[in-house]
Amino acid sequence: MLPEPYDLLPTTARQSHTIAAGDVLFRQGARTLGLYVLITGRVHLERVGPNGERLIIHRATSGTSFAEASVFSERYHCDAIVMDAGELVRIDKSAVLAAFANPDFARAYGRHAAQQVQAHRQIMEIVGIRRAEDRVMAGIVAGLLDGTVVDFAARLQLTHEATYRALRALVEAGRVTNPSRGTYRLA
Amino acid sequence: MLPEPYDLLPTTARQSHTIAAGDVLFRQGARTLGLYVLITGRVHLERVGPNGERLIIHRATSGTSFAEASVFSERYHCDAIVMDAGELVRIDKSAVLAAFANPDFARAYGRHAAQQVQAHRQIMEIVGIRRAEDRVMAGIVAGLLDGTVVDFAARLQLTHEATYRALRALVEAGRVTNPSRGTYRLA
DNA sequence: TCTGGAATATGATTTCAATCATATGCTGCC
DNA sequence: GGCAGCATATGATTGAAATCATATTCCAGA
Repeated sequence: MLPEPYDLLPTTARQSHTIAAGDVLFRQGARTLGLYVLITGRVHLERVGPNGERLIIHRATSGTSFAEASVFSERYHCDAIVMDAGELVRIDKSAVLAAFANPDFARAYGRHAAQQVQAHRQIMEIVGIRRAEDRVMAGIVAGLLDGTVVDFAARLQLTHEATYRALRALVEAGRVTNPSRGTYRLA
Repeated sequence: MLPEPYDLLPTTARQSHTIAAGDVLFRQGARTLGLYVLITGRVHLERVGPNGERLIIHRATSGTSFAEASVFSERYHCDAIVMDAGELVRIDKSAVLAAFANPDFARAYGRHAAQQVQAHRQIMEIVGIRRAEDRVMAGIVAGLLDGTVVDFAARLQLTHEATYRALRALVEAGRVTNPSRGTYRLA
């Protein structure tokens, strides 16, 4: 099943594809076909700077959509390159644009987008905290430590070593508990 | 004039307010009235953690909206506190929800939100670059250096000192030009 | 069951950005 | 016109996170 709000679209709007490492889904400047939902695998969005610098715009992960803005644009403005094999669903630009005439879809889309924006803002605030210990604490308070510590560290833009050390310091300070290997909770 | 897409809403949906430092616009748990567009001034959104930690969720700046997700929620889930006096416009939750029945508004909202998400993802990628010089270069390539260097540094989550030093190093490396005091461009 | 890979965890060292300090240019305003 | 405040700019020092290294545990899969 597709994640919200794309589950509300007719099945005719979607096309499943398997992807292999190195595949190029689209190139900067190509006509837009639509957005993508990554089921499994990894995809990088990259932009090439005026002087040839490669700049990673986004790393798409399982269960998330990417290139949403392409629905509102004539041309892709970055490259999409498959890093790890997997599968994805392409969702037609025209189907999405048409679906905005359906208030249920429109509201679901709006809700989803608003929540995403909020989550991004919060992570950006947290990432702005300089001290690793404070940053990790804020990340825990924000509920970002749900999966592995390695994933958590990546979301905080810290190395996992720094994150483990901060977690230990927080445990020693009594602010966090470590009920079992790899699990941490607010004290 | 309000920023997109709220300019499409009927004027009856908006209420202008002047705000003073220290004012509380809403509290965590209060019934949601709607979202806000900050015209001038500064507003912080803060959440209080389970153990009383204050965590800044977002710093709203002039010309931007905040609490968009409240439109889809019964209760505010953070506090909104005015840091610097100014003025803002409150936009009724019910008016926004109703406006999603208008495909033009829905699409404008979708486009705006998708672009914001994209911009956030890009900034997060850039902020994840460790070396100050690489980060600053990426920021320039991404077109983030439009205002002052101080603002640019804040967006990159770097101190302005580190940013100035990186800019100088980039100029010395011939990757960036410094046509006049305070202005930098790609070489 | 063995094996390989990833997550967990922590120690030692290095590096580089933060911090502290200082100076100048520019702008608005009283 | 002078002063306050901010942006620009750079030097010196410090501190903390990155990096490098290593060990153990856990899990999936051959």
